[in-house]
Amino acid sequence: MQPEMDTLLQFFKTLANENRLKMLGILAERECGVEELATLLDLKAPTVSHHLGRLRELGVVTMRVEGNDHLFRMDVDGLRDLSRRVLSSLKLEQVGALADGVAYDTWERKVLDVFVEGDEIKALPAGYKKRLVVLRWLANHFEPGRRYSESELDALIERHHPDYCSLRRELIEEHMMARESGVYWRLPWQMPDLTT
Amino acid sequence: MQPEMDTLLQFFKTLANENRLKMLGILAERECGVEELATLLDLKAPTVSHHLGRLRELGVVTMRVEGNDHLFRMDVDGLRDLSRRVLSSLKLEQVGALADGVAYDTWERKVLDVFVEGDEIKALPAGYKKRLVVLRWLANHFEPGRRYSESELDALIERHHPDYCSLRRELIEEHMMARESGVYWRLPWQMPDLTT
DNA sequence: TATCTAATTAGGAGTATATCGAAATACAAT
DNA sequence: ATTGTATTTCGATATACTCCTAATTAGATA
Repeated sequence: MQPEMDTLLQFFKTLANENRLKMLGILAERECGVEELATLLDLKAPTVSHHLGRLRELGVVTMRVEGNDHLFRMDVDGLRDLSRRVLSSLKLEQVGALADGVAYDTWERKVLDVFVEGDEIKALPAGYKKRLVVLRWLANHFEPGRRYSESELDALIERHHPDYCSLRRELIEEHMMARESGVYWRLPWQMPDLTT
Repeated sequence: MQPEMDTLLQFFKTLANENRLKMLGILAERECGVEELATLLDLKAPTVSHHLGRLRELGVVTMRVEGNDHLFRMDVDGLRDLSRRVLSSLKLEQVGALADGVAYDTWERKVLDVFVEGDEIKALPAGYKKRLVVLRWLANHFEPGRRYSESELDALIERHHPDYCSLRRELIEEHMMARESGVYWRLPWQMPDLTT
């Protein structure tokens, strides 16, 4: 989990509460003590104190002491900086980073575990998504750049599964391989080799 | 409660969850089915389905149907629009609007209820904040623009509380009134009249 | 020192949310 | 039609959160 995830979660969790949002709105306009906020929001002091603690922890509210009163107000700089950081994490180029800790290959491994045994395709998945995984695994057995005749291709496919005819067609349909005047070749592919 | 509050709350609540954030990150990079997401996040399908429902409701994820699979991906436009709307609500000029439903006068009324009876100040609050409220109430008895001699001022203050000396000094200190060469006048003030 | 005021902390009750297993639904393929 | 696959809905449980009352702490005043 990248460090931004913690910040993001704290930000959203803290602001995901109506009373805390109202507090922030109030403290943007005037400096308040706990008792005053409690009156304005129709809450008890301990509740307000708790919410203020969270807002302060997040860094969007500051406190100063005046006699017995603890006076709170919005932290303009803190809120601005946080907003910027959060917004940039939600930008299109950045939002993918939220999945940084995710092991993308577990899904494909799982599918291959079920439908492939060694070099052999035990069964062709019915669902589209899973079928794609197996097709990619199959396509990975052909070298990019090399050219195959149809009979050569069929023979190679048949080593993995008897229905070379359907598989050849689907490899073409999914643009994992291409054909021109009876000659086949593999199209470039971004997927790493995950042979079981 | 202004309409923005609902949107804001829905936005923060929906994004205040680690698994939903990860989903958004994954769906920003690839189109996924429920089962695939469940594998990647180590959750069960019903849980993922529930989370996807909330993300879709918020408008940051879209779905298309391919055979039996429901394929989800991030809604680029939806996320961008929402982010903008939320961020602008957190801008300094806007954030005060979060407190639109708040009745700001309840606090001062409450203080005055306790410390003022009719025209008379029953007791001077010890705390700073409450003392300010009573001082403002007192200052409100003097017309802006009119000039008072010290003896005149003292007499008027004494009608509300015997300790005209302290009160006169504090009115000056808090810049509710001003003095020059023995003449006093009230400084402009933004507070409405809340005489009990 | 004793007392008063304001805030915080501790502990508990009620509510909402996350997650799961089981059952129901939608859709394809045989 | 029946079977199989992917998803969704339903119901239950466990966890997290909000809010309260009661007790404690910190600071100011008499």
